Amino acid sequence: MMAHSASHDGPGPGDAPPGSEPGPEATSSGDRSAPASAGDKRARILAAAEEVFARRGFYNARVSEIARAAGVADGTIYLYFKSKDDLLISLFETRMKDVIRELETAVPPDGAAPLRLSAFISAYLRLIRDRPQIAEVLTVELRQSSKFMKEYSNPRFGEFLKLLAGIISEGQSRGELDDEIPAPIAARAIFGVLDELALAWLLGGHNKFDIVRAADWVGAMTLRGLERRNS
Amino acid sequence: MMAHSASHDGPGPGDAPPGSEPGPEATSSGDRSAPASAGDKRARILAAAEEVFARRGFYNARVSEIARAAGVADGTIYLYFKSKDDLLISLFETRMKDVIRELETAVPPDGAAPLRLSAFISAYLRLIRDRPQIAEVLTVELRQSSKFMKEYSNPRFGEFLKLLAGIISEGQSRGELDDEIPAPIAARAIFGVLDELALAWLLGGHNKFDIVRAADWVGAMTLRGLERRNS
Amino acid sequence: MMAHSASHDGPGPGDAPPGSEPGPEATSSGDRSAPASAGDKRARILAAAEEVFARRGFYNARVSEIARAAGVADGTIYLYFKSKDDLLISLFETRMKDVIRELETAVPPDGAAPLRLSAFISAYLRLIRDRPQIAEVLTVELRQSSKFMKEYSNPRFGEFLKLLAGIISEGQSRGELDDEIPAPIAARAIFGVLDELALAWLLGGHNKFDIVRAADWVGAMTLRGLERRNS
Amino acid sequence: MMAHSASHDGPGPGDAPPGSEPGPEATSSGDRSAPASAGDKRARILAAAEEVFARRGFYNARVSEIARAAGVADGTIYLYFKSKDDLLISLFETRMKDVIRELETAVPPDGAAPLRLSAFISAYLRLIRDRPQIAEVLTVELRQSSKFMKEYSNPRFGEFLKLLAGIISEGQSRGELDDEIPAPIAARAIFGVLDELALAWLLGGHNKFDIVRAADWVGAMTLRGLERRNS
DNA sequence: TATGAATGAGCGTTCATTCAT
DNA sequence: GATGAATGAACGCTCATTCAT
Repeated sequence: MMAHSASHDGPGPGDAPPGSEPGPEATSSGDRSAPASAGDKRARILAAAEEVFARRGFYNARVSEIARAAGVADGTIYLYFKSKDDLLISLFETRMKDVIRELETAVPPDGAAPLRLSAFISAYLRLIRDRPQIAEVLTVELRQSSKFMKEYSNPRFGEFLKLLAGIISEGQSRGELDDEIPAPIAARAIFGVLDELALAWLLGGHNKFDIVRAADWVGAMTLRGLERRNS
Repeated sequence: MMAHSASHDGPGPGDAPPGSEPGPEATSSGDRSAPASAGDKRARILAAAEEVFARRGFYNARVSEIARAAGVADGTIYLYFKSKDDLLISLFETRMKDVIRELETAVPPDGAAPLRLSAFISAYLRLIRDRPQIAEVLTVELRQSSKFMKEYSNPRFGEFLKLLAGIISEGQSRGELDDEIPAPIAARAIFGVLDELALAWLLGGHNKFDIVRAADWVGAMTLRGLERRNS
Repeated sequence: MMAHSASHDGPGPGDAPPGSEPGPEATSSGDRSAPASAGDKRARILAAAEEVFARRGFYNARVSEIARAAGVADGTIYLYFKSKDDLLISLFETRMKDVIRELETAVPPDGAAPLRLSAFISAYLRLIRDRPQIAEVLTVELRQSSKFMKEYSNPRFGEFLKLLAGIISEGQSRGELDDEIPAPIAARAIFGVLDELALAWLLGGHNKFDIVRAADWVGAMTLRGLERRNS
Repeated sequence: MMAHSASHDGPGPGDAPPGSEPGPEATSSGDRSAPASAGDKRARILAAAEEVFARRGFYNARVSEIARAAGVADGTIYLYFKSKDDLLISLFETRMKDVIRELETAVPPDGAAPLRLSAFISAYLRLIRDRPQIAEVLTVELRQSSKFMKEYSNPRFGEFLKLLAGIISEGQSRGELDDEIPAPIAARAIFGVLDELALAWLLGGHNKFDIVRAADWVGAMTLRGLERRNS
């Protein structure tokens, strides 16, 4: 069902796209449907896929819909991606990379663990707020696809967890955090909190609550939950 | 796409099933294909759907596969459920009811909030361990379906959250728990932790870690995270 | 490209068609488009495929066209055949069986080899005349498909050749036929003659020449070509 | 489907090719991808088409595959040929011309008919052995295309048959050959023998039997089949 | 009730052909 | 001329759903 030897990052048609990759498609959500300045086709398709997957879900998304949203012909998608599945996987890869990069930037490299955790949590939820479509893809589709991707195993998500677990285990070894709970479990738990909040916020139409204030609450809660007991 | 006026709980053909819900269908996959004492059809179909959805995912599950697993003809499913979507929704409803019932039983009705929370967490993760297929459905498919069910809004899941939020807000008003964080947010956060652990455990093939020990860790972490600071 | 584990002869839907196989579809070309007396679905599809393949060629034939010609829905074809390829292969099998049966009947089992060869040739070309669509399939599509069927190897055609080679080698060992030429080569050569004549006749619109008179000519020519020299 | 007003022999871009057909392109598959002295483009494309059609069959051959094999861009093919169909037709024309030329050379212009027929048969089968790819095209694809080319009617193949029929009817009028069988039918029959042997040899991987020895057998058989009975 | 053969709309994907460069 | 990225019509096949029995 799933293409396992997908291209994922191959830059384009025949691996030789007409222009150079224009760097991270950071601005990709708001795609100017205008003259299609060319070369950014792959990025435009990814942006369109993000939008359509977010709006309709992977299985209900039509490839032709993505093509229309990207302003390209149906067939063009297959110049850049092996299949619809590959498109999803590639989207994960790209967006996860962005997220990880952003988080690495936002987290002070050598502060105290509680501070760094706080920063991580705030940055993550801010990111969700600012790029809700990324959020949809990461939150809903990632999980969906975890199922049919058991083999694929999603290295990028592993990286993400490692980043978080690294902060925690470092804090533990420095005595800043309680070390009874294994760091990977704690990381997963924290991700669960963030992911669930993101989902609730997304499904609530972005206005049931302020996701950035929520960051403070769950940041505090999490820190207390992990901090060393001074006994 | 989605039937919104689904039957969900209508007990079956002619709305006159010959018995009450026969309790959790246990692990009814290995169903005697012989006489099938009749009347349990609806339950058997739900059990089969649970198994198949869990194994293949909602979208990759074939109605005919569910029919085979249930030992009925394809058409029979449509005597008990309006559509494949309705089957999924009905499955949620049933299983969520079971889960809620089980949790209500497991949580002491009038203990202290921390104790009750602990019990809740342990009971939930134990349930996951004992009925992993429920877990898959709740964990993966629930989220998947959240998408196409925006209107459906899932009352049973609301109940579940309310149960959890109730424990928390009670604890807050009794001064046992910190009351800065809104109880519904806290409930959601806790559910996130549990859900993520469940997912990790399921995808890890049930043996990457001991989910019941994890209950202790995250139970402790959560309690500390929420408990009142003795100012 | 080609389904190698095709059903080929499996009688129908789920290998359990509603009625019993109505024997050889001998009458199948002229299909009454009327109420579709049921049970003969598989035969009707084969007949339709024969007609459409003959008229358009395998690659230009549309599955939907065959379905229309058979008076069934597109999907129905896939209840009886794995794929379009399988449909072609199954058609070969069926028709080849018919042809072989007919030839076995027409050739006197214990006459002299020249007599039997004559009978074979006449019977074959008469068959072509009477069922030109079989002829098209055997003549044009068989060869076409020989290419993508290298592995499939077409056992039924092998049988056909063996029947012919058997007559020849028997004649050779009885001293009725010249035994310098290996019987399998001679069989192939004779088949080539018949096949080419069939093709010419088919492409000529059935009226460029009388294919049954041609049988006499090539029969005589072939016999002389093979008969023992009385030296 | 088929371009009937195809170019077929138009020498190439701008109808001003820098040289006459450079003779048989030999085994030009291994083409130097470097400067490609230009002008032989058309021939190189034909050679590539021959190779690819032979290997994959007309319908399974991809234009892009032919382009790659010819060392040109996909679009370039359309500078020399109107369509994929035209490419096939043009290929026939070219190769058939070669074959006819070669046979005319090999057959002594004024020997006795039996001798000339022998020479024809030997030369044809030798040609098959030496240029199997021509053989594939003539043998498999010619027939395939007979179907979609009913109108095209293939003048070059007519010439081929006429060459053969001419030898026969001359022999008949000179009393060297039996004149009961019409010469065109006899010609077709002989072609059938040759074609079938060629096919068997090709599909047998070129080593099931020695096609040149077979020429002796079927040559003898054919001659006897046609020679005058000394009343 | 129950069946399961039949349906047919719908979709992912391919590939001959075009055309801006 | 030559290129090859882009196009988009076309098609095989799937599968939720129906309905005659």
